[in-house]
Amino acid sequence: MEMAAAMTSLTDIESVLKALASERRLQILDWLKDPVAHFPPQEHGDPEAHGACNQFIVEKLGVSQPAGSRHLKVLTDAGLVIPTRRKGWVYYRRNEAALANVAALVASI
Amino acid sequence: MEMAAAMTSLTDIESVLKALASERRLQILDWLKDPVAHFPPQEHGDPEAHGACNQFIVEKLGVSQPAGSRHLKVLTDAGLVIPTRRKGWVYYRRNEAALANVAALVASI
DNA sequence: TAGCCACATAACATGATAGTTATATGGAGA
DNA sequence: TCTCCATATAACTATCATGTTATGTGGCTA
Repeated sequence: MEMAAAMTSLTDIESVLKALASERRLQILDWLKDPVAHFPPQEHGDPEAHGACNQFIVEKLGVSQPAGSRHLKVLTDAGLVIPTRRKGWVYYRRNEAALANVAALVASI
Repeated sequence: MEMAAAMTSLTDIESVLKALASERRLQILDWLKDPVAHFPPQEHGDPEAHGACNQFIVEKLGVSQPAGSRHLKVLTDAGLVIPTRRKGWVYYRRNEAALANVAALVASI
């Protein structure tokens, strides 16, 4: 069993800050604090448990579908959101542990 | 008398994160935690009080003088370092209050 | 005032980011 | 199997970031 990576190098901090340094992506993270309040009801996928689906986020961003999907990929690759694939949709929720870790990292700058 | 700006909008968070999302600039901020340990002695300018001078930082970064100066300008414009002009040199020190504010902002993401 | 030195700015090359439209992929359901 | 729909990928364009070299600016100091 492996320890969680410490993620203390400047390069690591840089990469996660680059993922965060985008108004669109900050907006997504903010919406995902309360998916029920910010997105339409979903018949499939519990918004409390799994977050909002790709499509709703893209629509609310007001950009093209590929552009929105790429923002979600950046957040996912940085570990800041967690995707759940289900019945052809992909739901995204915040990774609160990772976000708390980022806050701690920034506090150490 | 005006209150200090609250700086809570996503746009504001984005701009300061963009200033931080650079390995070079993170490196500068790290060095400036202890200028005496990381830079040669300065005959003019107290490193404890005013930080390290532009020239030393540029040399340690290993980039050209304009490139280094621009990184320092980005940090200065974001309010993350404080420049002190003296006898033809410019010294930079960390703005701890601003950095603490950033940490609090990131914790609220 | 003349020259020097630190720093700032200009101009340019290059790579990364973020947007677009078009198309591929892949699972659900008829 | 065929179709449909959500998402992913490809290809391209525009803008921004970061590096370079060359040059300007401005204050010490002789």
